[in-house]
Amino acid sequence: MKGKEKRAKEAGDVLRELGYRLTPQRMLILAAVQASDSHISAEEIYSQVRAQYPHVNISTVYRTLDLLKGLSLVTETDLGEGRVRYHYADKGHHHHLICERCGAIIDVDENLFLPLKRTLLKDYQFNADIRHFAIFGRCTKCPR
Amino acid sequence: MKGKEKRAKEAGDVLRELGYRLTPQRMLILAAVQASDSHISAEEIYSQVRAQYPHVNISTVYRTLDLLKGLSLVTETDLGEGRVRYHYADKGHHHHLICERCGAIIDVDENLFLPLKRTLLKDYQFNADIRHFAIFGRCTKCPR
DNA sequence: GTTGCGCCTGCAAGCTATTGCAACAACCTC
DNA sequence: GAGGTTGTTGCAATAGCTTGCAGGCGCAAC
Repeated sequence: MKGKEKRAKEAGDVLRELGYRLTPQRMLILAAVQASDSHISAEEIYSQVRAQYPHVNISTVYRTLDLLKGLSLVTETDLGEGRVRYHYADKGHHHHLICERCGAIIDVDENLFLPLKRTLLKDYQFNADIRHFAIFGRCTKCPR
Repeated sequence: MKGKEKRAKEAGDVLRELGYRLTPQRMLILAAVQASDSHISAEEIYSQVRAQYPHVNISTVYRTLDLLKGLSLVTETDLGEGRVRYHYADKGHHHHLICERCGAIIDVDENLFLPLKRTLLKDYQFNADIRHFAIFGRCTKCPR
């Protein structure tokens, strides 16, 4: 069994173990997110899945992504393109700085947010789910 | 001149000084955001404005809010309701912690983010626009 | 292998928000 | 005040995403 298939199977098992049904749609959607090396959009997932299973509906893609998100198997990020992108959670958490002027996207390590997370827990009794943040602003290379 | 009208006029002047035209639509939309004591949605702004100026179009509301956002006159927040809310910028910046379980919304002072903002500027040469953040997670009162 | 429960899916309708285009009107100039 | 320029607006079409509902199908029990 190749690595990619093994990962997909394992993630599928998670679903089954939690009492969710393992449908072909769910397996294909999960595999598409895992196979993507970068951030993938719902529409891209949809067309990949439909290539193998023509009857899927886009709403199933969204509902499944929502489920996987809730199970922390995928994370969701709004990079400001007017559409949300998804990312397989095991590939490591990171955050994005997005320059509103030049559109540059800078990746940031998740550790940068640990102090904030600690403060929120200590002072506000709030367990923040900081996994895939997008912060807008200006990179200093851009004028004004 | 009463305080509210004075504020609206001043904000309108900002538009004109920057070379934007001061249309009745823009003045009414700006006034609606300023008059709102809390966060107001585009649809609410739309119906308020339409009461005085029946011909406005919802797309004008969105376009104007986008403009005002770019000029830092209003800030935009996604509180996870499936619609974005707007807030007059002069009323002070703050952030929100949103519990995904019970839906509670906790307000957080903006100062909490200053260390992060400093780090991003120093280590990543990025001037983050941290004005109205929404952080999802769980309040510790909620089980599991 | 068969059966049945109830979770999941496809479909269609609906919601929020965006965009292209032609017509309009705010503002400047004279 | 009249006229021209061009930034704005209204309209309609469209995109991305969500939701209600009826029927389908995964899974466990036998």
